[in-house]
Amino acid sequence: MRYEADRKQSTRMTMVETAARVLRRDGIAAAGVTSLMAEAGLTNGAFYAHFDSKEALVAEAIVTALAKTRTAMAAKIEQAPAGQSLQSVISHYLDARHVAHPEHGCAIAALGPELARRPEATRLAIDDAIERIVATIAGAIPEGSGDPVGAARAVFASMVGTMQLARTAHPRRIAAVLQAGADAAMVLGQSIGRPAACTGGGARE
Amino acid sequence: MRYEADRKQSTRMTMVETAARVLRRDGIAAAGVTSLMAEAGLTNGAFYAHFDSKEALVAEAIVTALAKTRTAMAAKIEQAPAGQSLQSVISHYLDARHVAHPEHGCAIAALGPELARRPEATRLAIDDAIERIVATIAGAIPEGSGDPVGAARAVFASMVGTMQLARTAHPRRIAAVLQAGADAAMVLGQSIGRPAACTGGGARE
Amino acid sequence: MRYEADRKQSTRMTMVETAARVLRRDGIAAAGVTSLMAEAGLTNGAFYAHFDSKEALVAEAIVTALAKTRTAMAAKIEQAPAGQSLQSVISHYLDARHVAHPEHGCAIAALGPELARRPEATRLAIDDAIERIVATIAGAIPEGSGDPVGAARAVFASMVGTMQLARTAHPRRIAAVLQAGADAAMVLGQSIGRPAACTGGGARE
Amino acid sequence: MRYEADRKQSTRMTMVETAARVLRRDGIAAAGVTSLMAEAGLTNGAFYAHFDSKEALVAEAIVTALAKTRTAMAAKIEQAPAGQSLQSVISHYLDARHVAHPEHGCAIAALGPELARRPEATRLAIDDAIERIVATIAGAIPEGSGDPVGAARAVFASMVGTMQLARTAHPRRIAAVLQAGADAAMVLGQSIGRPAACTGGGARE
DNA sequence: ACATACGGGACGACCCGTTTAT
DNA sequence: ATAAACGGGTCGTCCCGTATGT
Repeated sequence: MRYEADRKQSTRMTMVETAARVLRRDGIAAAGVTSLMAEAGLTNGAFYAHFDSKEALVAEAIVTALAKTRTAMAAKIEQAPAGQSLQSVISHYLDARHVAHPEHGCAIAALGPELARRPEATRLAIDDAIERIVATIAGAIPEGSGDPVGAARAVFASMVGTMQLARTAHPRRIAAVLQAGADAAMVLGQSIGRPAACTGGGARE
Repeated sequence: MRYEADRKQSTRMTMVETAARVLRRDGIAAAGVTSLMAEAGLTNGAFYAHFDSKEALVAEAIVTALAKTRTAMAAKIEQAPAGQSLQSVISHYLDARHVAHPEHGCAIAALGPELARRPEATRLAIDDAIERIVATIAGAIPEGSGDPVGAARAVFASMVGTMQLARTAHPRRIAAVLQAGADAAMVLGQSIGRPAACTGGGARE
Repeated sequence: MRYEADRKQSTRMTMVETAARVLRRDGIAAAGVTSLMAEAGLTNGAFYAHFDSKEALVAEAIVTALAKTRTAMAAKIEQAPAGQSLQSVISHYLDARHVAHPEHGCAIAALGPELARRPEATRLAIDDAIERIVATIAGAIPEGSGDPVGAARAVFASMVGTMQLARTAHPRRIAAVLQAGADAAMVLGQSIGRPAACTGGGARE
Repeated sequence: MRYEADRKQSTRMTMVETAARVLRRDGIAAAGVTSLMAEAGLTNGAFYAHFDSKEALVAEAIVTALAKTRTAMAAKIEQAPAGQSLQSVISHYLDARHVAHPEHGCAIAALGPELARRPEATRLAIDDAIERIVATIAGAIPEGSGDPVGAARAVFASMVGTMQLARTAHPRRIAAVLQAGADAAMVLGQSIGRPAACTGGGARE
């Protein structure tokens, strides 16, 4: 009986990882419990031994996906040559392959507003994961910025929006959209919060 | 023609406008034909006299919503004091009231990835509407930019992402997210495509 | 106002004839009021100016179709060379072209049991029309039969069943089914009610 | 397999048998999935665990019903006194009780043309079942017939038509219709394919 | 304990027969 | 006679329990 002390844990993890993939690919509403389980190699009925509801799995899967996205970003930053952390993060996030394969990319870009309509508990967990991502990106913001977190937030928002526009765009425009988005993210990472040298007075007052 | 000249046209318009609102508020999957019709003061039975399918209404409603968003932007630009067009567009788009009320804001920000999962016909129509929005924003990009359309695209993507993050964010962080997003959009509008004065060499090569 | 005294009558007739065709082709349940009207070149709403319900049209259309079938049979009998009336009726009824086109054939063969499930009023009207067909066929039964009506009934039943089996049969068996049915109908027309010469004793006693 | 060996199989069989009954009674179009399930003591939600579609159940139910009809015929033949097989089959098929209760009788007589309008897959399966019935009836055709299968086909067609006419006929005529049909079927069984002794030359040439 | 097999309702889009306003 | 709308019905699917073993 103990011989598989963590069999349940393992099954649960499989479910979460499968869900993280399927949810990003199909959307939350379109991903049924049955198909989620089938894709995990299990059957319908086993679901509720692991989660109280579909919502519970959704929350955990998304948080997990975001954590993995964050980890990948951190790795990119660490591995990047000096001064190229930001660029490395951006070009990885906006990789053209992610456009056609949301299941391997950022859950915010893949699910966006569907997340905002989730119950509060789910939203709070997601919000937390997002903040971690922002903090990680902040680590890639060049020195000299007065507000690296604000800059990171701007970079992230810009990338999320870019990815979504790329996915909606006509195929022949995808590359241009990604390019413009990458340029934009770089600019944001370098300019926001800067003690205002040349951004001039224009911005806002 | 026995009814008042264009009663059907009028009902149809009501349906489209109601749908534009309900879809942005609840999401596409969650908005059933019955609830869409009820909210328009009709019953489900009348639906298929006006549209071939739910998808047909969805496409038209979203395109309409985007067109209205574009019109509002154009108006802001026209009414803004000289040199403040961009700021005006941005601060209107990222209005704090839009965070809690997606039904009055941009359909891309409200539906995002759900749009990318629609059938091709719908996607093409949406893509077209987006391009018009981008072109309109381009009209607010300050002179001197070598690539006003690219800058506009960047501004739009940034605003879309910002709005979504604001909607997912914890209430107490909403204002900050919006602020950072507005700053970012301004920077993008002023820097992208610029002949590169002070953005320095960093960007990408 | 009188100038089109029978415009309404004419429209009504169009509806009945169209229905007679469409009902046999698609079945009663599958033929919607809307499609019936459309195929008659009219719109939905005009229906209830002519008939109280779909059932009323169904009854009239089927009776009309059966009357026309009867008329055609009578014509065949009249035109047939002496002694070949029966054969003429049978080979016309079991024409191979009717197999693929129930809309031009006998309504009993085309609708069969659906008719038996109609409300009593409809059934009575149909029953009456059938009796007339049987009486007409009886006129083609060779002299010498003690019970020409019984023989006619048997011939008709046999043809109805044959046509249905032909329509369900695999294409390559259709011809054989029709042939066997025609032979059978001829035999019945010549033997039933006969004072029992060679039918022998087997039958029933 | 955790449930009693074949609980699902048993449920499925119940569904098929219930459907075989309800479909013959109400017609295919009128028998909804919900009512089919309710009559089997289940709810609609369980349906699609057993069948891919209503059509799949329809096909199986009809084939099953026809197989049972065939079995009953074979039993009648076997139990009949020598030389009375055919009469036994006929009088069982045309039993007056079947007129009011199509759910216990032949599916062809009960559904007829509705079957011809089914998708090809269904039709092929039905066609096969019909051929088996014909082959069984052929076993009851008296020796001496040159074409027992043709005779059997004719007998079957005649009975199908007779039963339908009986069901449509006015109550007071039902007995006569059945009687005429039974006589006819006997004649067919004894005459068709016969080397033509007394059927004379009339038939067809 | 852990997974399976099986079933339950409610709701999804879509369509139908019918009625009302014009 | 039309145009437009109405409810209720269709099949199919979803999320979720529960009975049943291993």
